[in-house]
Amino acid sequence: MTGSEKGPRERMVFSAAQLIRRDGVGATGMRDVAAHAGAPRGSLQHYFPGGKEQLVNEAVAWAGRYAGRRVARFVAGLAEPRPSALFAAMTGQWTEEYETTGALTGCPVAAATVDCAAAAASTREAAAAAFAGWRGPVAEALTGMGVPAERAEPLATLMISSLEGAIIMARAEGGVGPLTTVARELGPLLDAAVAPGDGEGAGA
Amino acid sequence: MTGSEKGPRERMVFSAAQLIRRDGVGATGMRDVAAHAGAPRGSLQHYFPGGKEQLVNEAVAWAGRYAGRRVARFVAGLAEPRPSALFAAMTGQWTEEYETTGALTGCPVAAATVDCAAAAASTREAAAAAFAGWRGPVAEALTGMGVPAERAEPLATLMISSLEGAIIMARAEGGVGPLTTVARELGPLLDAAVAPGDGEGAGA
DNA sequence: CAGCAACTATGACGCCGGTCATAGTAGCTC
DNA sequence: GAGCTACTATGACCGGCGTCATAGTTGCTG
Repeated sequence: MTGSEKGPRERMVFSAAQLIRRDGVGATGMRDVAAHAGAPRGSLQHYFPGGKEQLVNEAVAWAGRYAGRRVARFVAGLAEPRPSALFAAMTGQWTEEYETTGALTGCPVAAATVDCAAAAASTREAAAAAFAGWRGPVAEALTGMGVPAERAEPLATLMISSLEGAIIMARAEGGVGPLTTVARELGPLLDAAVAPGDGEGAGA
Repeated sequence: MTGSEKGPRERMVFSAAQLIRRDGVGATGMRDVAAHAGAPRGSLQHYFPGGKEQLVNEAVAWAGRYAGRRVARFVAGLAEPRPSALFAAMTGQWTEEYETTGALTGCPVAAATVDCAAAAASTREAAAAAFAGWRGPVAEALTGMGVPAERAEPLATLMISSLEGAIIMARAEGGVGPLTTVARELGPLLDAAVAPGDGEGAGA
């Protein structure tokens, strides 16, 4: 979560993602990003000659990669590799953040999509790539748990959609209710998609 | 969809919702709203002395009421009153918009949440109220279709979460794929929640 | 040390945002 | 027609934004 010992460029991308997911793209200023990253303001134009759009796009890409890696780590750490457990871990990431920090921030990819999809084509594509780079590992994990290949991608889409929507509702309500609800309601359906007698599927 | 014959105040609220759901709150200017509504700029401070925050909050509230009424109309128009059919109608609203206009815009409530939840408490509460006013009719419809009362609200939350998330993914991808996927994958689960032999439930 | 590249530092510019101030115009009542 | 209220009309203000220009600093290479 920290990433405070990387280079200034990476820190700025990271900070941009943090601020965007909290305040949205429009309300996140370049100066804010530099200040949050503890980076010199002059470095912005040096590392991101493409301006804010480039910075936002890289923040989105970073978030996509992070989410994908996170899924892989979740899968590796599950006691019982069932789809519902993976989904619970995914939603749990946000409920834990709320319990730890007391605040609920959103997903930078969702924020960038909401704020830029209609105006900036490059950001829209970055968001699409980020979602793809997130959906891929989820689908892969599902097949590894015994979900038939043709259902893995659709179910991964359903999982991410439900999670994103629940995050938004939870932020609006100021509580994690929607996150836990979605995890509870969707879990059984996900587990039911595992091919019979295939609780331990073929690995990756 | 038009609402062009109402008073200027209502037109401005409507226009605000339209612009917010396309560009987000930050990128939507007050002058833009007045222009889009064909309303005089001077009316803004007259009808919305609370400034932009008030206008945004009313747009969110309007969207919530609209969604709730829409659900009621969907239910009334369904050939077979199954939960999956209601959900298909809800997602279909967005796919149809895409096929008609060629563009995919988002949900104003989601946009307001993403952009304002951390900064403006009143907007966060307006969004929560809007979601509640949307979830209520959905849950009501589910019970009317035979879903046990204790499962109606959770399933309504799941439906709206999935829809909101799918809208975002669809906007990012530039296609309705996620919307149709979510409708197809979630439908069976929803129908399975109908109490056995209770396809035609007690009405509202 | 010269020279060059990478990076940092800062001030200025132009633009656009929300808001305020101040008139101006209906349209109605008396 | 006076007077009041509701609404409209504009221009100005101030602040913040992203961006640019320009100069200063490292720090390595030769």
